[in-house]
Amino acid sequence: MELRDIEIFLMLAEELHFGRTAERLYVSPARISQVIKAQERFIGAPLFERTSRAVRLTEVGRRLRDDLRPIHAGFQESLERARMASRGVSARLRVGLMPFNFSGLWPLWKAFQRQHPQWEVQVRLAHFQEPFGQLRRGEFDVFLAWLPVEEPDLTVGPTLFTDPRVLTVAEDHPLAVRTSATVEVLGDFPVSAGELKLDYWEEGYLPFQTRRGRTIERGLRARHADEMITAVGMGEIVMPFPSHVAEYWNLPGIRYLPMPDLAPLSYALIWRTESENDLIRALAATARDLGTLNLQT
Amino acid sequence: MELRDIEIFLMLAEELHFGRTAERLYVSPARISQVIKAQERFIGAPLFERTSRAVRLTEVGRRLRDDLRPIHAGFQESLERARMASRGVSARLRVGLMPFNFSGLWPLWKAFQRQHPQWEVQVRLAHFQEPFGQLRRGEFDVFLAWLPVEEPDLTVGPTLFTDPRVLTVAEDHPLAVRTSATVEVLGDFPVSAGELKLDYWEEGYLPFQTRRGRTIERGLRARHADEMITAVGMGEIVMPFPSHVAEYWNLPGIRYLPMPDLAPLSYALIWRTESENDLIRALAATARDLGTLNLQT
DNA sequence: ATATCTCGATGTCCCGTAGCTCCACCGTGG
DNA sequence: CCACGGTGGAGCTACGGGACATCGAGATAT
Repeated sequence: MELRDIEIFLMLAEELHFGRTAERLYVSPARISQVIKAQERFIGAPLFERTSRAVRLTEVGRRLRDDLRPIHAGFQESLERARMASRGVSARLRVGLMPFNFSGLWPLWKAFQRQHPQWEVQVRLAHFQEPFGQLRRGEFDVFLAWLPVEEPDLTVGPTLFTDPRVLTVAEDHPLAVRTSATVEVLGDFPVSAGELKLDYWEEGYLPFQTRRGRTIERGLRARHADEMITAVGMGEIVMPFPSHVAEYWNLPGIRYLPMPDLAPLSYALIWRTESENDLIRALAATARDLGTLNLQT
Repeated sequence: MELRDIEIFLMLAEELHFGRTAERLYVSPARISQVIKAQERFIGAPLFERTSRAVRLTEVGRRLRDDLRPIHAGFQESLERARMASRGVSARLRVGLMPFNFSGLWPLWKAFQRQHPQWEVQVRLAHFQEPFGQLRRGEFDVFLAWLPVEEPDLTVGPTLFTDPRVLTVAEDHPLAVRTSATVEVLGDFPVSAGELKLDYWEEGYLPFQTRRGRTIERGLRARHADEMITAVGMGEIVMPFPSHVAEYWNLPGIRYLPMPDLAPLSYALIWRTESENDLIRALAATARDLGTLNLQT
């Protein structure tokens, strides 16, 4: 059995669906079936129970998954460490953020790199469904979240920047003729949201109701910001963002309307309290030294 | 990188010799070279320093070896456990012994299997260079050694059998005409020995000198008992064994001469005190129930 | 109850490449 | 100058993987 097979087995054990597993690994469903079949021949017992409607792990399969998962992860890490060492990097800090937040933070990355050349910052894409889950699962070490964040197991670090809001609308949208927008108009047009599963935090980004009590309808459940801005471009939704997205997306068909009555967003570094380490402290220190950037232009 | 590559890397890291690595893995030396080269390209730094006379690990390579070794072992174990589970076996006890000891122990294996059908005994070949090393490294859980064994980290369990000695000689050897042999004659002909690196234990098998003080010359350093008996057949050496080997090797060209003045050998189960477990205790109990077999015929 | 549809796993045939061998070459220490 | 041992290159083959057809079983409809 080769590593590729292990990867397929673990992915299937997670997805419990041959087709989706194939998609995520960029191979055909038939291949998944072949590989699993071969593994079962090798092990000598079925690893999955397949009915035409559902795939379930057998007892043997469950046990194997539990055994192999940490080992597989450890393996990837070992290779990663070796590759870092070959570049003279002794450790790596993975920062999760929404991609449009990246550009505004050049000063931070540069300062950190200058102060700690032996460490490396990797920026990873956070998605709009349970980003705290990604943080808690260890997919990244630090997460750049808007405030407020109040989670017992997470530490809220320094605030990196505060940014007023703009409403993005398609250029042929009824609102596009205006020069600014109020929260109130969001009662008239659907907006987007991720599946955050954390109401107070979603509300920190955008309230569920206007001041006059009208519901702000979440029309599109998006996984990534790209989907949102695309839907804005198509005129399906309108969407408030921190204003610095205008630098990130200077798309021809999009208008940015200031939203003076929506409070500016503050973004801060968040991390799991129990896995705080030197790298995280160093990044936080660098951030504190730079102070909170005020992006108001 | 696939598991096969890891295996090659680890084997080379142990052997530090491309040719021997290739032999042990049954591939061509060129293949080893190609694979290592590819790994170095992937990692981004040399893993081995090659001079025309020696191969050494680099710092990165050493680190990678230390990281990967336990992980690789873990993989193999996980798969092994799954395969056992598929046969309804929940654990496995690996017993190391010299192959010619195996046949006399049928009653023990059978009794153990009857008492504990959910456990499996695997017999592994112990070699004549540092067998205690194999035990300590975990290549097997229990080792069948002749006595005395006095090692601080090892437990000496029940004695399985006691067996008088025979001297094996080729049928055309000068000694073959006799009906028995004394230790004294070993001063005249070379014998074999492993590289045991443990004098008191080697001496337990065969003294270094005859009673009259003549040296018993170790003519052949053998890794396995097969090599010894082959050399005996060729007339190069003579060799004392416990007498039950006569059942194991009933080779036409070999004579077995009783050695009344060499003390019978006792074989006992030995294990690492700190890794004693239920299986080991169960095997020891079964052995005690059977009592010490007296193989004197 | 039967027929039809749809979803999702799997068998089969086929292709391209990765894994491997063979052989020639070359650097270095005895 | 030889011999040992690592490496480059050409070539073969088996295996990883895709395309497509098929099949079993819920779901839906008449």
